[in-house]
Amino acid sequence: MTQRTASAATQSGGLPIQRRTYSIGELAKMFEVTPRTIRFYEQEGLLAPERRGQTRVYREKDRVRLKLTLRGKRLGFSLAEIREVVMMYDAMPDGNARQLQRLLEILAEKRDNLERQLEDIRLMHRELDDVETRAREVLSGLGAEPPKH
Amino acid sequence: MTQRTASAATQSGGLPIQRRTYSIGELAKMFEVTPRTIRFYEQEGLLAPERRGQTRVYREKDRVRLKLTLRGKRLGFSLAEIREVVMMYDAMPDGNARQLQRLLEILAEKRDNLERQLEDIRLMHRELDDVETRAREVLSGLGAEPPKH
DNA sequence: CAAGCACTTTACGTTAACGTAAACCTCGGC
DNA sequence: GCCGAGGTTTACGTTAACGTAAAGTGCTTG
Repeated sequence: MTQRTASAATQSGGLPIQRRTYSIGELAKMFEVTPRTIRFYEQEGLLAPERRGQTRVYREKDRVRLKLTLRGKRLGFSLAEIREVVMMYDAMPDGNARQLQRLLEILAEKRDNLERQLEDIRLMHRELDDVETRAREVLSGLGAEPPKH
Repeated sequence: MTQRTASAATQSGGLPIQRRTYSIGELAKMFEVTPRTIRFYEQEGLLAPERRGQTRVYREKDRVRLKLTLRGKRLGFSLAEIREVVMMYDAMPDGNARQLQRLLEILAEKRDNLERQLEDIRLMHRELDDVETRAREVLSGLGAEPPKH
């Protein structure tokens, strides 16, 4: 097998600790992106994996970050926007009040964004329903079998 | 006033007919985009206004199209995707069964997309809640007044 | 030890969706 | 008659988010 991939999750003791690590290729397949994408995200300051020699080693934390990043992308956020939130999230423990205020602002803004998207989705859903209804009507009017699939 | 803009909506009779037209600048302000954007959408086959001489004249239909286009954009659809749906919607009356089938396929796909986005939004919402909660905790721990806004 | 595979860096290429600039027309008002 | 506000075309520039190719490193497997 060509699977000498990641370190085992169990130490001699046997407790399934979170010491699981991932290679860049693993993460890539896991999220259906290319390694290039993951490296690019690192270059953009969204990931900061460790290095074993020259090779990148990703931990759970990195995996979660990547997941959040991709989710943000699906919602149409730019990498810059995503970074802004993710980095502040990480910088939280230092507890700079000013930064936290800024973070809350950003969060409120993102929330507004999501609200608008939700409304857009509802509207779009209706439009699609209309189009589909009309399409089926025309189809049945043609004497074709209405696809009940 | 520099408002010699669009033709009136009422003819001699007085019925508020839909004969309202818009200039490119009007639409631009209305939707907070630039004229360039609107011209670009036309070039991409999303709009097809009439011409009075050389000047573009937009009707209600065009306004609606533009609205749908921008909504689609907010949802992360590419102009190509939007065009695919919008154009088929227009081509519907001809009633080509094959095209209609294709349209239904596309609609189903868009619908799936929307579903995923909804789920993403729900998840993202939770994350934001978490982050905000933590931020407020840290803030209050600092002795600062928790902003009750 | 040679092959192969996964990783690395560097760097140039690409696509979508416009922005921006130049140079022109045209119309109503003073 | 000219000016300014809007409209027009043409064309090159820009940004984000990667793709792609080249050339090298390091392990392990036959």
